[in-house]
Amino acid sequence: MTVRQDVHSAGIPVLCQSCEARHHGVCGALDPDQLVGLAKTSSKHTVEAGVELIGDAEAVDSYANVLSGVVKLMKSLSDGRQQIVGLQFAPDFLGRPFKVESAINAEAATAVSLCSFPKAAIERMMKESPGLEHRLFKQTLNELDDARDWMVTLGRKSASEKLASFLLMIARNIDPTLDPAAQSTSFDLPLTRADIADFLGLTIETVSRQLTRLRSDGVIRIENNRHVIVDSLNRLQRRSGA
Amino acid sequence: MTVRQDVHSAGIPVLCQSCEARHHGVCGALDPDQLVGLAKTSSKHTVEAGVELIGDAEAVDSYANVLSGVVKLMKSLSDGRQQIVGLQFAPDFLGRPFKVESAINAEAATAVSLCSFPKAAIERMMKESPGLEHRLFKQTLNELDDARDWMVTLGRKSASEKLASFLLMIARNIDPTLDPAAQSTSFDLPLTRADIADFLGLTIETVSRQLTRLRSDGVIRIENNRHVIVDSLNRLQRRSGA
DNA sequence: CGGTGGCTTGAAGCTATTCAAGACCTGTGG
DNA sequence: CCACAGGTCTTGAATAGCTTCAAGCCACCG
Repeated sequence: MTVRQDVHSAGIPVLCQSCEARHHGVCGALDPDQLVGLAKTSSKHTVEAGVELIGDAEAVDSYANVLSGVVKLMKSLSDGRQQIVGLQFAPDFLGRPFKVESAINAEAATAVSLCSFPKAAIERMMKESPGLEHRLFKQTLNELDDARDWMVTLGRKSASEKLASFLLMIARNIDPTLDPAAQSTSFDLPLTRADIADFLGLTIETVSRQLTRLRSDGVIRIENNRHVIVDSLNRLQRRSGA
Repeated sequence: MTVRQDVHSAGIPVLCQSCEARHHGVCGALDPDQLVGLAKTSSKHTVEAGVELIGDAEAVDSYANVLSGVVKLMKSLSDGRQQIVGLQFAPDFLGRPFKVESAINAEAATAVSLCSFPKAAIERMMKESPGLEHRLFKQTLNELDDARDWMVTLGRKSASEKLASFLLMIARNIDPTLDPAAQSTSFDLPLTRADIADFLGLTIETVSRQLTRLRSDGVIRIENNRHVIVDSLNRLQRRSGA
C-alpha cells in the first residue's frame, strides 16, 4: 500500500459513496481516480412512472445506472402493437454502447432514480480500462440469456404458464437477496396489467383472467391490485412450465 | 515497418489464409503472432445436419467459428417443447464466454463447417488483447438486438407475419451481400418445417399452411420444398408487420 | 417396390382475443 | 362527508386463429 493509494481510497466521490452501482454495477470496475473523473460529469435524477428515458430512433448522448425502480425496454410495430423486450432493475446499466441511435424505447415503469453520465465519458473510460468494458460485456451476456429465456416463454408457453413465469421472474428480481430456497415472498408488481400484457405477448384481459385463476386456485393472493403474496413458490414454479 | 513485422505479416497460418473469420469474424482482432499461436491448437471440422454441437447443461471446453452452414441455438422445456432462440451464420462465433456450462443446445441445421479452439486459448487471448474481447462484445450486442427483434415477432405478430419476417431474415443472412434495395432474391431454406415452427413458436402445420398461402398469393415461389424464390421483397416486407 | 421422412391438406376443437359492460379504487370538488 | 369523474382492472359472451388429430402426398433410398 503506497501513500498515493491511501489518498485515493479516501477520495471516493460523495455521490458514489453509498451507491449500489459502485459495488455491484459497472462502477465497481473503476478505481477512485476514474470515479472522481466520472462523478464530475454525472448526476442523479428521479423520474415518475411513465416518463420516456430513451426514445425510439432518437440519438442517445448519455448512459445511466438504474439506482432504484424498474425501467421497461420496449419495441413497437408501425401499427402500434407493442412488446416489452426487457426490464432493468438496480444496478443495471442503461444504454446501448457503440450505436448512435437506439432501436428501442426505454420508459420508467415505476418511479425510477438514475445516475447518468455523458456517453463520451463512458466510452473514453472503456478504452482506458478494460475492466469496465468487461463488466458491460458480462451484463450484456446476462441480458442475452434473459432475452433467450423469454423467447421460450413467448413462443412456447400457455397464458397461465406465462403469468406464473412472470411472477417468478419479478419475485427474483425485486428482491435479489431472496433465498432461492425460500418458500414464500411478497412484492408490489412494478407493472400495470397493460405492461404485463405487453411483456407476455397477451391481451390485458387474458392477463387479468389468468391472475384471477391463480388467485382462486390459492397459488397467490393479491391486495390492492398491485401487491402480490406468494405462499408457495414451489407451486408457482410448477405452473411455470420451466 | 520493422523487419519483425514483415516477417510476421508473411507468417499468417495456412489454416487462416483464406478464412472469412479472419476478415469479418473475431480472428480479425488478432495479430499474426496470435493467429499462429491459436492456429496451433485449432482445427477445422465439417458436420452433417442434425449433429449436436453443444449439449444442454454440458460442460463446454471449446469455442468455434462458423465457417459455412447454419447452426441453430435451441432451448427446451422439461416436457419436450422446443424453441429456437437464435441462428448462427458464418462467420459467427459460437460459444458462451465466462460460463462453465451452457443453458442452450446448439445443433447443425445444415451441413456446417467449423474452426474450433480450446476454450482456454481464447480466454487467455481475451486477456492479452482487448481487441478480441471487444469484437466478441460487439457480436453479443448484435445477438441481443436480434433476440429482442425476435421477441416482438414471437409476442406480437400473427402466423403469416411471422412467416414473412422469417423469410426476410433468412434472405438477408444467407447472402450478406444482398443489396438492401434489391427487389428479388432466392435461397435454400436452411431449416425444415419443424425447425421453422420451433423458431416461430408455431406448429409445423401452421407453417406449412402459411407458406402455401404466401405461395398462392404469388408472394413467393417454392421449388423442391426447400428452394424459395422471392420476386418482390417489398411485398414480402409489407406482410411482415415491420 | 415398400418404407420412411418431410410436407401438405382437411375437419374439429380449444385457447386467447375481441367487444362490451360493469366493478373498483383514488383523487377532486361540492 | 358524499358524489362524481377517470383511471385501472375484472368479468362475460361471441369470435377468430392456431392447434390437434387424422389422412394422404411426394421424393428419396434401400
